[in-house]
Amino acid sequence: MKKIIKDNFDIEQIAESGQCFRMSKRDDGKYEIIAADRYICVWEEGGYVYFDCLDKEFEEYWKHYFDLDTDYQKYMDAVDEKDEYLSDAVRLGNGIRILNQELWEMIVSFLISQQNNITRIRRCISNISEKYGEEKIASDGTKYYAFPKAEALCCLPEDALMECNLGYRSKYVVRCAKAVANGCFLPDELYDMSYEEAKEKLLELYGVGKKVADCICLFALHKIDAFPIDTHIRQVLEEHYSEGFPFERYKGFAGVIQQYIFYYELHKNKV
DNA sequence: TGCCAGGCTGATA
DNA sequence: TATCAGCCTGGC
Repeated sequence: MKKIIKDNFDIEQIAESGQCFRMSKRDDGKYEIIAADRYICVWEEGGYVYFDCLDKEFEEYWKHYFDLDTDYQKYMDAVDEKDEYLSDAVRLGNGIRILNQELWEMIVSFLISQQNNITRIRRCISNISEKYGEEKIASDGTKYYAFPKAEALCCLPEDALMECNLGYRSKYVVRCAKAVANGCFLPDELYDMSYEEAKEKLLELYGVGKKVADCICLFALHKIDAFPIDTHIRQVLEEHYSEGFPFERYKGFAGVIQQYIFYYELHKNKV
């Protein structure tokens, strides 16, 4: 069990920021997270955050996954005080972090996310994991399914994943799995590239457009310069920044700012 | 019942 | 280069 002081970290905000589709709240208020082939339970109590894993696993994997070595206060402090909209957004989402998620899993997840809603995205991912992923048992006895590797999907007919409710996105996932499994596309090379290079490379994948590429850059490659523009963000830019969003001010971490905005748009009316 | 959602592809002009 | 229809499906 690992216990840390809750400092600019809010597991509920992270879960609801929409960057991870395999993070769910249990009836007891604790959060279960499945990442690639790993499972962890996380909860908050009395100003502390608890991670149900051994210290070694925490240091080697989860600390990086939750980006706990990064000081997010500096990003929040950089927000223009005169920008009321962004100041409110940061105030509401001050526990958000940009996760370091597994690359292949993010490629597939954001292929599925297009023209889709969160409930259905979660179900699609759960379906393909149960059908094509490896069954695992966590240390506390919880059964879960690892995310299927590209090799498990590459030989399927292009419409096979329609059974898992992917709809027309089925062929996108199968073709990408083929490209990865046969070595035509080497995901690991993306880590050493700049944001622009990685995005360009990702656009070569069938079914990956600008928005999906930006999401993969941000949530898997941790290129925090990436600023995914979806319909929500586009509306915000049109409504609050008609004369242009100050990208120059937030150069180098615009993606973090994008997450504050995205979370704010989904939750500002709930508080 | 019909619209639309966290887009993308491919055809057409 | 820009525009637009079509695509799966389920919640509202």
